[in-house]
Amino acid sequence: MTDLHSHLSTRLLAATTELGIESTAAEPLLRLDPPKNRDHGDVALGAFQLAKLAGKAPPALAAELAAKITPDDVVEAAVAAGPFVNFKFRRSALARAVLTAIARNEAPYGKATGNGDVVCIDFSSPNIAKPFHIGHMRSTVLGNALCRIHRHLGATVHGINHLGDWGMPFAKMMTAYMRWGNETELHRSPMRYMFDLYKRYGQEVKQNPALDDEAAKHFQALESGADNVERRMWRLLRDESLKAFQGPYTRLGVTFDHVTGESFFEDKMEAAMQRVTASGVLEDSDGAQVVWLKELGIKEPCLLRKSDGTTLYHTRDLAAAFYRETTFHPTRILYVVGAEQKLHFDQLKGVLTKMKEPIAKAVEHVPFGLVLSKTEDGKWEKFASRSGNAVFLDEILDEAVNKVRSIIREKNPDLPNADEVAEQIGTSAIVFNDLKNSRIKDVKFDWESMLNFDGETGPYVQFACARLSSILRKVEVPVPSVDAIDWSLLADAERVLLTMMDFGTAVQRAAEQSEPSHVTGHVIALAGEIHSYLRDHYVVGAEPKVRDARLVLVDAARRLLVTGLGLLGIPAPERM
RNA sequence: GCGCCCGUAGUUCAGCGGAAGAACAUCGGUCUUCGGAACCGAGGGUCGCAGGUUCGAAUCCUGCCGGGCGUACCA
Repeated sequence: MTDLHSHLSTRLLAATTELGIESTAAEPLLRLDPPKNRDHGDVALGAFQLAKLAGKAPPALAAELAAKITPDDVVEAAVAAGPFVNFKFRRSALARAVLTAIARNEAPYGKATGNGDVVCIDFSSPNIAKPFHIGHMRSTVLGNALCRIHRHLGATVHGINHLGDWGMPFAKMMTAYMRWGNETELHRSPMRYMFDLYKRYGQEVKQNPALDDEAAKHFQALESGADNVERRMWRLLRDESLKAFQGPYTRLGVTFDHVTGESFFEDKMEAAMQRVTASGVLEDSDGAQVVWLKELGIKEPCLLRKSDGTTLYHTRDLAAAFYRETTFHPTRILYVVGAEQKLHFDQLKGVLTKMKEPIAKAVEHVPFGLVLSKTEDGKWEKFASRSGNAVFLDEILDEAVNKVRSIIREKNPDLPNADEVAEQIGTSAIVFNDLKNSRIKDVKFDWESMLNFDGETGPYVQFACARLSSILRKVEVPVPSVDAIDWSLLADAERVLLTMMDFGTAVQRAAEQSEPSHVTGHVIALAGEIHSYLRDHYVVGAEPKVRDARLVLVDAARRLLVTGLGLLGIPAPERM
């Protein structure tokens, strides 16, 4: 909500009151939305519900409202179009309001101060007994963006990497290593070596299902808490995996506030189980301990302890929820985990609900779709790690970076720090592709469209930033103060300004819906508008007053694009 | 079987009660360009199908069809 909007809202409220509509009823109906087609106006009001309130036909009321909103120094025109009223702001007021706020880094363009929310974001959370591949990137990249978005809006954010360093997958890795492993080879290339072990286990267990029993025994021994060989193995393998993950995290610019894996809750699960028992919802079933959730519409019970006495994923997530509640007092706990685990989180929330734990309502699964790759015959299929053709994330990033490097050699051979920039652009292309569409959609991982840097891609937006930076360098005059600008000279920039005005809504919606793609979409739109504008409006060489006004616009566009990309965890090089 | 998700232009997607959109691909353009990694334009759509609710449905409800995911001792 900008000053422009609140000014218009105030006038509309006065107008509806004059038309005899009760103000408390009218106020929530005065929603100003961008019209479908911006040629209609800057913002529009649908008069449907107000008309019902007034007992009039929508087009009639729209006309009456339009007549009441006479022009002033902010509103230029109010025009009824059927049941809608379309409003147009004065161009100079529009430019002043938007560009001043951006230049002063005021919210929503700049970071807001404490909004009172405390948001825990559980993301990335790879299973460290498996290689870090392309599938892990979605949670990592989405969670990272959500952390940045919430921080921008003034929330206190706890980004948590809930590593899968406990449980059966880890026990299987341990079993494989104890049977066939070799410490020298492990240290040489931990991730690759562990992946080989993982594959070998998968093959051998087909011939020898008893391997799983062996793994279960090892897990039991590990969970006994004794300082035994399993404990030492666990420490070794965990440390090596952690080191190996640091590479991708660094390249993607991802950091965590807390790296507390499942093992962190080893000594907190008993207390959690006691709490469940005390609440009276725990039942025995075939030797296991479960919570039934049929009354909540969930048929499958939530298992909290296996018949062999060991714990499960759910047990640890429950302990983690209690721990986060007392440690952080979160208003929301977001679990950025694939859609295939929906049932798991429905159950987690269900158990907490059945226990009447207040934290239940903070628990929010943020599901996302799979990463698909194209097969030889043109169909889409899941990136599989078990079939042995896992593509390591590092290799994918390398391929993108190499491709970008050759493009730079071709288009900008004199770029001094070409390798560094290629790394930024290449990794961003992959990240951007992951954040472009609604998270629930599967990502179609298609080299051709991702490395084709035309259209709605990361490099397209980054290029817009670089182009704006270039102009600011070339003009050889500092960006003037917003106090000295003749805003009427920016009447021709209305499309850019109106797009800028949408930034706040995009970020807000991204946070509410846990949907970073709203920010991605906004940044694409703004890059497009500024590119169009620059075609016909020169900065360098324009007469001083015009140049100054355009400089403020160019500077604001650059800042807003850098901010938007920053919210997505994407860098914006000055040159590329 | 049951549950959940997805189905909009050739392709990838946005829109999710109020005025059908973008990108890619295709075709045609842009006084050598403050960075052409750009811009402008054209063609291309019974919004999976059928009912219902509504003054109004791509959007909400129901039932189908197609695809995907999940369905207690893995995570």
